[in-house]
Amino acid sequence: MNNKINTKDNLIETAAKLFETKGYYATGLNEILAVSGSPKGSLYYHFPKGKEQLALEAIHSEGEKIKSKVQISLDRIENPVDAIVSIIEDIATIIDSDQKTKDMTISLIALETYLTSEILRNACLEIYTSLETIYAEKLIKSGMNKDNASKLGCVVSEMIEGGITYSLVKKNGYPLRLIAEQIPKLITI
Amino acid sequence: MNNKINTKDNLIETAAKLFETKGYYATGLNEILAVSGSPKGSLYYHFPKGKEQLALEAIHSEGEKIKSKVQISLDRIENPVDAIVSIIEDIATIIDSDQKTKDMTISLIALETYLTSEILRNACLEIYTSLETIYAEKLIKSGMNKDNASKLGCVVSEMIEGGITYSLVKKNGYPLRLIAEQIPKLITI
DNA sequence: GTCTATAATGAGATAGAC
DNA sequence: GTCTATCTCATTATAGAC
Repeated sequence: MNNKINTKDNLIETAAKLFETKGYYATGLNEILAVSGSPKGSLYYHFPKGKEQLALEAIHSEGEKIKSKVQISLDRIENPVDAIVSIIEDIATIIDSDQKTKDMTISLIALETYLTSEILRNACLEIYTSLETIYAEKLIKSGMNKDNASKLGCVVSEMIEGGITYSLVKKNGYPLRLIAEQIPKLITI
Repeated sequence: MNNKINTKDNLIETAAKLFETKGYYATGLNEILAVSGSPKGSLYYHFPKGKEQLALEAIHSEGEKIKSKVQISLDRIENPVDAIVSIIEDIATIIDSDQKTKDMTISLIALETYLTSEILRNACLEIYTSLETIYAEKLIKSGMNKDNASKLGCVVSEMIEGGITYSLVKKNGYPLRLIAEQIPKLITI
């Protein structure tokens, strides 16, 4: 086995975590280097275009983690309402104990960069679109028509994103749980 | 009449606009000063504690604007579902044409500061709580019981916040309009 | 109260030895 | 590929004249 994580992936993982929690502009390259234990030269060797290039790969990595978490949860429970509610409950529970994000949202970096970097905006956009599709396909598999499913896939994603923001600011999962409570009213197959 | 806006209020207004659109960490004091046309000395005269103190007042000011916009819209239409839908449609229309925020959300600064400044987090928290209450009171006035109304007030606020994020990243109001479409399913009196 | 000049720090980025 | 030293610039913050 190969436990040694290479420098590049290590930088991407560290950056992803810091960008998700603290944000793009509040996180300095020096901080990323300090946490990851890499020297500055390595960063510019692997990411010649600097911070934005590192952020692009960090967003991709973060997106894959979020998408895969959602997909696994949806696959585990057959009923789509129960499955979505369980995803929301899981996030609420994590916020209750950790009071910060952990592979759950890209809202912060999305809002920070949608006006200043087309590259990063598009990376966030792709993640949002994928999440909608993942939810929509779960609904289609349960018999919902395609049009409704794609609309509700988007709405569910948006609600979760808003719920995470509220729960983080309030430092508890209650706002997310209120969202979960409403899901059955929206999804009727 | 007094058209002359004083230096302090001018700084607060300028800071509020920049913090809302670009964010707290991406906005420099020099930029605020350049846009507002004030010299640096005045800033530290009016806000001895610097950027955080200015941000606190900017968030308060922004919160008042957002709350008053919502309240006015809700007062204009008697039916609560129609009133809430109309608020969402208005925001969607603005994003369609401007592609950035304008007195509609504090999500960005909330997510940026919830971990780094208790003072600013509390200011954002107060705004979120007030918005929930405004929606809840509209629902109560229409005959909904207090418990349901306060829950739905929170959910509506969260949905709008998530919808704004999606619409900004996608550069169009469609995601918000999908939210609006679902409101009637949630609110039944 | 207003304004300018400047200090002090930290940022992103680069050069070049190894 | 790795690492260090350093450059340049922008940031927050301060000092002091008016």
